Amino acid sequence: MTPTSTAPTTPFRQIKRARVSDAIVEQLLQLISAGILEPGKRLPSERDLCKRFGVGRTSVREALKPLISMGILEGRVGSGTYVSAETGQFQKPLAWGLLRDLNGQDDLVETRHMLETNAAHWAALRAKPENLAAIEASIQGMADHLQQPAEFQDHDAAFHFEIARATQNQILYRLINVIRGQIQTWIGERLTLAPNRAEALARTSLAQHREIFAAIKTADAAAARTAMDHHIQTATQDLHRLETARKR
Amino acid sequence: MTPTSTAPTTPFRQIKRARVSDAIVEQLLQLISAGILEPGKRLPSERDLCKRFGVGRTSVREALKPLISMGILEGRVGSGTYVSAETGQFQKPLAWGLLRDLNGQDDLVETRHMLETNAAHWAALRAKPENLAAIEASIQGMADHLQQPAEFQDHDAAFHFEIARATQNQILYRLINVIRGQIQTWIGERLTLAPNRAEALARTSLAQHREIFAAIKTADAAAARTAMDHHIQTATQDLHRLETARKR
DNA sequence: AGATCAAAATTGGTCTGACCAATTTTAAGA
DNA sequence: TCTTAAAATTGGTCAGACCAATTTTGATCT
Repeated sequence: MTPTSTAPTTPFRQIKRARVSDAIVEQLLQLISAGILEPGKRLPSERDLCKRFGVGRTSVREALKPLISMGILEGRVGSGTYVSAETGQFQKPLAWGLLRDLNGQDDLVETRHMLETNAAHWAALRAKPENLAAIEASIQGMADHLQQPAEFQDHDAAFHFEIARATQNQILYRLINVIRGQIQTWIGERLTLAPNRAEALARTSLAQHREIFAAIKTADAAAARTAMDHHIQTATQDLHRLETARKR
Repeated sequence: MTPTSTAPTTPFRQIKRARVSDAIVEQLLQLISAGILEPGKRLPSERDLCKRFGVGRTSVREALKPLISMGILEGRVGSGTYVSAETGQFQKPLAWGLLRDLNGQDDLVETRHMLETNAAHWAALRAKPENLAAIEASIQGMADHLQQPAEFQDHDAAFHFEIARATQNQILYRLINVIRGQIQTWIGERLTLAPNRAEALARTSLAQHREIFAAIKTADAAAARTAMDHHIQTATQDLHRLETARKR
């Protein structure tokens, strides 16, 4: 890669003793990235792959194993090995690397705040018509389920995902995805503990979402950021309040 | 999928058919996180682990495999399996999840900018004496190596790492770590292509670093953010300029 | 023909035992 | 004590077998 010449940096490549399984992993990842192996699709049985690759079953399995434990593939006994649904793909390794042994969830909340406010900013500047449509749809979904916490939460999550997507920044999207996924559980737990307040919170939340959307729609980045900032702060406080209220 | 009717969220746990290897993975990860398996340390041979866990070698290997391919463990034939050095631990899974098939590096630069400006902000508010000392040391390191691009770059990187650490936000630290690591290569390539300009860039950079540090030292979050913003914008522009200059 | 359901085939998960090549340990020889 | 060659150890791979879950098949009954 490096054009070298004077190059102080290593002109020599590490000799890599070919590890069979790694080579297979590489091929499979490429097939997936290339879209040849679509999400949900079943790949040939292990015994088939053995013949195709010309290797033993051990090697095939050792190649599949990391991909499975990273959530890219999914093994179902008796059925076969499948490419995981796009959502959640590569989530596990991300979560492993990012969220392993955290003390509390303060870091989580703080990082989320940081990412989402910036996401609102960029979404306002870059959202395409289809992004706006998707965001609006999620708002409609929330409005339709004000009294069903679980469904409301799903659409709430969708709202934030779509904003992240609208930034056209893949890294930002993935980050928000994984962090939101982690926080989601926490939110759900607290909401089910105080179901009577859920609807009130939902109404407040919905209003704020509309505000954010309006700012994004008019490409007002600063307003979008402010609105998102306000929304997340409110939501976080509400959830904390639910928690402390419960404890007393 | 939707957790059904009245019962908002599932009070029941998914029955997980125990996958032997997954259980082992969990145990190993825990041992590593708990520090019982320190970086660099050798773990028992596979055949030993078989006896200890009371499972076949296949299962042990299938447990080790994901950890190895994620860079957490390292297998050396004839020698044993070792816990990887702390640096870069869990980096690979993070990088896999976050940085796989990106189009360009615009997302990278943009995300870095977002993370680092926020890091400066929080570092200013939370830096402990030892953090300030570490940051100052990295600045000194830069000052001492103005004419050695490679060394300068190392201390430059250290500066940003230490700021990330000073935020006391683990997630932010890990993120900056992995993204910076990715960008680092890119920076190095460009700098070695125009070694004559390296020193001038280094001097500018150093001055900006001092500015950032001053703001952090006085706990002026806004100033720290502004200074970091300015620094990263300058640096990015300079590197872009180097690149276009080379192409002509 | 269509539906039902039990037997057969397929599939991922695990176990056992074996061999290879790289490495480490041991022990013999100088 | 130092060298060095043989032996033991170790991760990587292969082969064959069995299990349990699942899918497919095919015979039976309606």
